[in-house]
Amino acid sequence: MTTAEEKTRRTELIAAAARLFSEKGYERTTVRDLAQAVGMQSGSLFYHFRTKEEMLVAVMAAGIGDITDCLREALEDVHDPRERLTTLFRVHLNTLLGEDKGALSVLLYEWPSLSSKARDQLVPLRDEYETLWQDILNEAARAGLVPEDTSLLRRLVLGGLHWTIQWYNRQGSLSIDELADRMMALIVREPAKA
Amino acid sequence: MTTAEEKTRRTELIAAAARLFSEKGYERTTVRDLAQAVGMQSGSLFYHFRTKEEMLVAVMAAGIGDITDCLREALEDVHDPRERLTTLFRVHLNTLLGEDKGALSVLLYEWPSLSSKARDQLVPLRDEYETLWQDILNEAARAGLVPEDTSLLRRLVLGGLHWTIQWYNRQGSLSIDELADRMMALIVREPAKA
DNA sequence: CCGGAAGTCGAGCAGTTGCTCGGTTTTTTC
DNA sequence: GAAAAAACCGAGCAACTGCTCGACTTCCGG
Repeated sequence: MTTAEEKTRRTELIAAAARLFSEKGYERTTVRDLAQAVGMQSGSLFYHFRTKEEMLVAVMAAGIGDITDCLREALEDVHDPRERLTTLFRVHLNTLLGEDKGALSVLLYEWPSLSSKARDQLVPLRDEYETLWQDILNEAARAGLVPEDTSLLRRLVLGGLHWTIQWYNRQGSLSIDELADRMMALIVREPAKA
Repeated sequence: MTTAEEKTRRTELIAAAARLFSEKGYERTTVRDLAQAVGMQSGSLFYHFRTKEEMLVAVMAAGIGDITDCLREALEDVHDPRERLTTLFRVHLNTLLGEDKGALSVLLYEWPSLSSKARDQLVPLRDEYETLWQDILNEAARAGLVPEDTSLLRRLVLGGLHWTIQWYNRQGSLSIDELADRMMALIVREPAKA
């Protein structure tokens, strides 16, 4: 009740907004589209959210929150640096390309649509997630798995993974996990497995 | 006269559109903004372009055309695989992050704003550029400089480079060429220099 | 069964959008 | 220097935008 998601209508709205925003883009999605997607009239939206931008922020916040939680959980019982790296790639790509459409792709594409106040609100969440990445890459570098320049490596890899939404096709023969593994192979150095 | 850029007003318009689109985004830039940027009335735009989308297409086409020409020229007298790779990274990043603002960033961000007809028009140009990349990566792989999985490597690296527009700051201490070299170092394998 | 809170309706407002069009100015051409 | 072509003006239209608001409905505790 306190933090849990009991606000069914609100979360339903956020899910619909995530889908529409990622399909058509934020600017090209009208409040009437949003309302229709959950079967209400456009005016009723503003009982749940004060502005359209507030919906965008909600979608983005939910997106980073989810992937951060999801990654933390997946990493819990994994301690080998190489396996942690694998988990990192897999969780990220599955969240980005998975079937629940993409709150994450909204985050990547619609960032410029945010007012600066809204941005300030989201930056800490994004940083938290990127810190997770940074830590795991640092471990991997200490183990000799990846180059030392981990800060730049993080940016290179995250960019490369984000870009997959532009070309990856789930109908194709390449599964998401396979893709993750092959991507990882491109940046991992040789040193013995165990 | 035939192919050269004598259409001064039209090219001026394209340059202004490139700047505005990359600063504010396509949807948030109005035809009145565009007109004001070159000192005319909004109606006069439609003497040069039939629709606003036609301007977007023109900006994008000019963007890919420029970088393709630029890269071809830069590669002309370079034959060592490693040096060709360096040129590739440097030209790409300089075009993307350089001072002439970014027709390229418009290409990356506003792709979803295009109608399918407009997309069809631009795809061949984009493919031409990516083929250049593919060829050079294949050479590099044959020389043992990069992994064999060059098709995926191309996508990883291009994504990583595109992402730089999100975080790179030209006022910072890192020059564009330095950045390019360090990015390249992250994916190049050891084998002797000469 | 009542009272009020939570949620929804839907007409409509004020502003903005891309684009049109008849007319005027500027430039080119012979 | 007149005719024709190219370029521009600017009022304005029709459609759409995010958002408001008073009235209505639904739900639930006392």
